[in-house]
Amino acid sequence: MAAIVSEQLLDWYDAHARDLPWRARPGDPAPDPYRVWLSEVMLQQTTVAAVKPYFEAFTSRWPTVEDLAASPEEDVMAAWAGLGYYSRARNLVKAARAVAERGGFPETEKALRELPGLGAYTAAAVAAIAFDRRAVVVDANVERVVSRLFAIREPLPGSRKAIRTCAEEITPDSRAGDFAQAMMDLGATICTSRDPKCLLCPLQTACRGRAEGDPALLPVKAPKKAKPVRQGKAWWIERDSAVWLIRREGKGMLGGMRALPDDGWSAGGDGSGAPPLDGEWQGAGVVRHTFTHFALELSVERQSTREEPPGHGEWWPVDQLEEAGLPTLFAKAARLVLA
DNA sequence: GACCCGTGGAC
DNA sequence: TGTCCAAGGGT
Repeated sequence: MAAIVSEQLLDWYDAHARDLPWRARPGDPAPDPYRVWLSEVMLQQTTVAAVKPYFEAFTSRWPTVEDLAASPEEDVMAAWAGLGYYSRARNLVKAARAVAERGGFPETEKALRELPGLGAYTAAAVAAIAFDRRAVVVDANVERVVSRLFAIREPLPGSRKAIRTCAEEITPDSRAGDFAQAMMDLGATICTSRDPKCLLCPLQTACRGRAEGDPALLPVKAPKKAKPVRQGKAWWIERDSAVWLIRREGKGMLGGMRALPDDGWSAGGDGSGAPPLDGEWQGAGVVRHTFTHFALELSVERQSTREEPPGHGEWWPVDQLEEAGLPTLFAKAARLVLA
């Protein structure tokens, strides 16, 4: 059964592979590990459509991992703005510098796993796709496809071990990279979360979930928790057509990103923090923004001044705010003020 | 294992 | 409109 599955899937992939910017075309030399790695990191929890323009921008600006390694971190952070999960950008720079230092990407799953930002999935994916190593690549697509193919009814995340065992079983010894990408293409276009296209599926005759009648109900997932709503304040301080931006510290929420000064809402603040300047503040409105595990109502207040706010920051020309690389929350706040 | 960490699109 | 979700990793 395992050999049949991988064979049918690879045949399907040869005919129906998606044409994606980070994939080698037929006739291309071996895939570029830099582009494979960069795309895999960008694609973590992020849709193909969202990644495409960022991938083009990054590879144009930094064509090699050495170029990226030589770039100031804040430039990379600004280029990542809007893509989310900013620890990826922080780790991207660290990993690029480690790779440049050692003279190239490691080629084994185990060694790749040592690089910051490469977990079990990404290390396996890069090993398989860039270096043609046999590796068991398990992402959300594979979890869905395998759950249905083997009719695994135990809910996630408890079923992960069983899923991995089954994925291991059907991973071929050769073309592991194509197999991994085939599983992802199948999951993205045929074995979709909602309304799977079973009639078009190359694995329909092997699929136990389909045989048992309810593939769309798999995988079963644990119920989600409700998101609390937090309140916060942010301050727009303007002087000579420039706005005061700070850079958020550490590894926490939006860490490393440029931002408006705020009252500490991300640390659990309740919106009662003191403003960074005295004087008359003018309400500019409220931004609503939903993060992974809470929603935020951010009140934006503005003031024009001739003073210098305390602490570290920079005056950023308002007509060049696009280049500051504000994360979406603060880009929304800026839009509100400038509307 | 649980929780933290963004965002925009589909329905 | 709210909900779900997408090529996860770090702690």
